[in-house]
Amino acid sequence: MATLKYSRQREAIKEYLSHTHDHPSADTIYMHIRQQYPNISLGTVYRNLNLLVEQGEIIKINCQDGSDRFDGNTDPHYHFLCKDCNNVLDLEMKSIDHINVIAGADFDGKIEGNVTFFYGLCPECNRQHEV
Amino acid sequence: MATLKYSRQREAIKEYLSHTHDHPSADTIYMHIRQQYPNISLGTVYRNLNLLVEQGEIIKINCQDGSDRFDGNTDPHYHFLCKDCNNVLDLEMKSIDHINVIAGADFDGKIEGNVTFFYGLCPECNRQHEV
DNA sequence: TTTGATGCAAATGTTTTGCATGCAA
DNA sequence: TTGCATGCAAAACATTTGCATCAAA
Repeated sequence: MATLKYSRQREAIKEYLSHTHDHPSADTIYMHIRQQYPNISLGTVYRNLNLLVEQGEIIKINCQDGSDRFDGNTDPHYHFLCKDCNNVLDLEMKSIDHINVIAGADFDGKIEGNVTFFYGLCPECNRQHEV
Repeated sequence: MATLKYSRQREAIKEYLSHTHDHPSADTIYMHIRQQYPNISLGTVYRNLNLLVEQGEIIKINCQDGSDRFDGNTDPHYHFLCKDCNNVLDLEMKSIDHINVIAGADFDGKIEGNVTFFYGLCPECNRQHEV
């Protein structure tokens, strides 16, 4: 595999993702980085996001609401998608790794992991619904 | 909302999905229905799949491996994606609905549900890896 | 220098949509 | 006859890729 070469664009993307908790899409990231590097192209953003995911420096989240989202927080954690405002939030919760055991109990293959996200109303939208 | 009108194309799609356990993609369904209705268009397949999902007669599965897949089995159940052969299997397992409670324990919003699927090696691919 | 990274545009793959026509009710 | 459904093609989106050029090492 080829050695990675430094690039200020990639650095800016990593930097941005490490400071935001918004779980932005590639396009949102593109819009943001463009303020600093007006000539950056969407292709470069995608290429670098994929590189960073491969390196394990960021995480790709798929909430099947259109486009993929990215997260600079690589600690194992869970995500929540608000059906109202479409925001993605981090959930502070106990591990649910045991569901792999439940899934494998009666299964002849090998369970290596799971993809899980929760949905519903975020605190803010929930409050508005209660009014 | 407009009343649904009978259509033999939609009926054929529903019929196909009720008999297969392959979790086919829209394109696979299209290829199959075309044997019976050579003039059916992909657009019609997509339109009807969306209608059937809305009616709750089929389920849309997103395993983020390219395209969405569809399932005629609407009973609550879980899916497994084989990383080797890319097949989607049904899992016979206990409910894991309690993870919604775990997720909501320390959360101010409202958890309405979760999307979960498991991945690893299916029985067949697992056997080959053991050799 | 060598080779990975970039910008740009074109291509890809999936899904949706506009529109004239067809068909169920 | 009314209006949903269809076939077809074009459009919409998200993402990837080819290529000439740029810039790390």
